[in-house]
Amino acid sequence: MGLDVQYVGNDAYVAATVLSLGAKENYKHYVWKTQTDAPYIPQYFAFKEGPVLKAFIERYISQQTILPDIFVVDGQGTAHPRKAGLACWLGVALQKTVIGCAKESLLPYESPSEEAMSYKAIRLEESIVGYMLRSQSNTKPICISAGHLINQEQALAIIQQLIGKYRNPDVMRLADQTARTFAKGILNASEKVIFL
DNA sequence: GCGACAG
DNA sequence: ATCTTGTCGC
Repeated sequence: MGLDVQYVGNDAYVAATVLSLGAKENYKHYVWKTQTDAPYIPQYFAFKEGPVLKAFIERYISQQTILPDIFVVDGQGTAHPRKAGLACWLGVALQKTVIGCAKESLLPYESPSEEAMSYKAIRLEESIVGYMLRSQSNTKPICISAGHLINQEQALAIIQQLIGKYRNPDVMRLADQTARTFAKGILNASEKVIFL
């Protein structure tokens, strides 16, 4: 399950895209609107988006019978100055497997080679805290790191499998797109869209 | 003190 | 994240 939130003032429009690795074209979107007054503070993004995603997932779990194996969020996991990004916060709060997939890194990194799927480790205090992944050639790399109940290599491998024709993995791109149209009030109802 | 800083 | 047009490329 890929998750994203769009904010319009204190309104939070949450969207989740659910798909299987074996059949990525059979996705479904789940959307829900809620409120938050938490501010965005760099390095403390988890305290803004974490509670929103936690409430969304608890709601999802209470209504659905089949639950996702892995959650992917738009933010950092351990690739964070204190190794404690949004993906860690959410994973610990729910005791679920979460991966962080961000478009920018908070930590310095060396650029992966230009070829698609090449990657470079992000290190902090001697240890690997994530990977910069060149999801497409000639495109800025994305930042992948483990959040909870998964290791860095597995997190990287899962995201690599979710990459399609675009820079961001399909679950993230679709969730982002859905949250956007939902927030703008132009989300088309269909059998693929479920309002929670 | 000033700037930089996931979204 | 958001403010914003056309434009280049697959």
